[in-house]
Amino acid sequence: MRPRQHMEDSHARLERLTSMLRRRGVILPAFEIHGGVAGLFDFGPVGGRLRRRLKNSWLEHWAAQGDIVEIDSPTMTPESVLIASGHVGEFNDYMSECNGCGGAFRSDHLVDDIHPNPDILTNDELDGIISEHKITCPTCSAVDWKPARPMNLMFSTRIGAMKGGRSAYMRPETAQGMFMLFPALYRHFRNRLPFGAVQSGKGYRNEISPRQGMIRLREFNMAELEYFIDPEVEPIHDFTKWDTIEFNLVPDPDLGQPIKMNPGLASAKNIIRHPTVAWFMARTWDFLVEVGIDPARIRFRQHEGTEMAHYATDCWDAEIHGSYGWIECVGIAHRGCYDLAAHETATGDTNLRAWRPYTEPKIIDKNILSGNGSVIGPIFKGKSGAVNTALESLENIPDEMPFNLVLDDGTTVIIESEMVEEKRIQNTEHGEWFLPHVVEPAFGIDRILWHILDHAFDETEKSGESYTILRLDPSIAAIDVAILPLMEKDGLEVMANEIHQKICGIRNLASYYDGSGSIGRRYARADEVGVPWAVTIDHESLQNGSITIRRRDDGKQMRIQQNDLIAALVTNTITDLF
RNA sequence: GCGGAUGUAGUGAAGGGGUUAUCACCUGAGGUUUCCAACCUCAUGUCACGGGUUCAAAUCCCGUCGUCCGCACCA
Repeated sequence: MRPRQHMEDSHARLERLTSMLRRRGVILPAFEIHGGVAGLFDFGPVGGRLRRRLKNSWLEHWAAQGDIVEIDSPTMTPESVLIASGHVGEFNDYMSECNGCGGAFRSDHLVDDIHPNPDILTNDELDGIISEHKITCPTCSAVDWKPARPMNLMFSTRIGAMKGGRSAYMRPETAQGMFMLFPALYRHFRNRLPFGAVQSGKGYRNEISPRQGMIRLREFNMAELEYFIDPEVEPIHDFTKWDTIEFNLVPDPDLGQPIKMNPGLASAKNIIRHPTVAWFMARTWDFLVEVGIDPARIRFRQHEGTEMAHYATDCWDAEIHGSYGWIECVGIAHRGCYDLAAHETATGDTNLRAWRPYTEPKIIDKNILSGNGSVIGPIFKGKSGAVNTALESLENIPDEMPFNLVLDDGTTVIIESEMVEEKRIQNTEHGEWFLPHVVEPAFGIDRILWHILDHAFDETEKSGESYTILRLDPSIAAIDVAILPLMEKDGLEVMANEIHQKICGIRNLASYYDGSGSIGRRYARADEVGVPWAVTIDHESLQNGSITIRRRDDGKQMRIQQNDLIAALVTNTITDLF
């Protein structure tokens, strides 16, 4: 007998895992009978519930913080929203194709060295620069380019069936929904920062070549949190809970070397530049470990300056190691006030701000020059309004008359003493409106789910045979308990079915009944999809109502009363029985 | 999007111009079995899709779609 597990490479393991996921109805390619579509997957009878449990765990994890609420907004988003957010520009890259080798490249990357800001160029301008400077192909060095073509990674559609409908896209992220709802959130939280909102739902990106299974999808499940803070208030976070836990931190190579450090210290040493970012990194770590990610295979990597998304001022990815190497599964970005400011500029709406009261009211007590309308009007005519505005905004009143006054449009006028009157005004300002900053943890649910499965997929041996156990955390396992009559006769199957029905009738619990095949085979089936508990009904059960419960992870069994089983399931205390 | 490989039951594979398309596991029924993939019998289910060549196509050709590997892209 050979120690096979040592010889197996990770690729073979990956194939066995995906085969199992298809065979057992966890994750399957979508629309397969119509030929399938790359980047789209179905969650099957086991996967559907698994994903929902994961999503619920995520929502509950953040709701527990107390200042975070859940919202839900449309996936279909008008174009103007995504122009304001920067997505239309960002997701609208031009591609140039080489006639020599057929390679395709981002047009703006080709002219990076020549133009300081190639992002803003049109396709004609890009083509002009490419031909003028005889740009060579990075692959084959040919100078023979097809015209630049736009490649939009968002799915476009129209809202409105008739002509004149409004351009729209399927959202590439859920975050914009939280920004749109900022005024409602602000009211809900009684005008007090900080607060947050979460949303979990579908996002869409028309990827060029979706590969790597669940890692890059065209329709995917995301879960995002926007946490709004006042940039002038020093955040207070208690990191003592994580004092003994060292995170794997990989800073921007320009800033430092990879280190292991607890989040409190990393924040204090300014390795993580904002305490609230550090706080969400720590809370993210908690979540990932809670749902069954191996803590040793989590690391946080800081985005490099060039890699940072267009809005982020500091960004750390939580990466998880699995069959595809290190994969970004969570992005925790300090976005500053980018989004709210962008929407304010685009719409002119002033409700995206928060009020910051001064500790002491500011009393404005000053002398100003007030224009004398009956003099200014006839002299400056159309310009009189601008003259008045300029006078009012003068910081210092000139000592001498006449003087030169510069207007907003740049022109200068001469002000004579009879045109103005000096006045003393008094104003009390109690605070100011400002754009909140936002820290955004964004989770790729599918990627996390993939790694949960990857880490839980345990190929062991049992009496010389290979044996698979999916060691899912009971809190997210799709099925809580398998109900197995020892044999399907003598009424054992009747009692088993009654227990099955009873458990399925309890909220948030799921059981399945399995009566076919030998008892060992049925244990194996349950182990393979990660059912944490199996209940067996035998002849003794018929006599005294007791059943045996078996623990997935070690096969250990206990005999308890049927009613105690159900009580323990409801209170989630089965583990205490062992 | 480019180049290469490839597509056969739920999974993994064999075959290949005329077959009732093969095998293992899986799944289901019956038997057996009082607890960890046992055994016996039987059964369900497959040539990605669309064209073409041919008397005849799962097999050859073309296209589409999918998958895998590189490149590129994305993050």
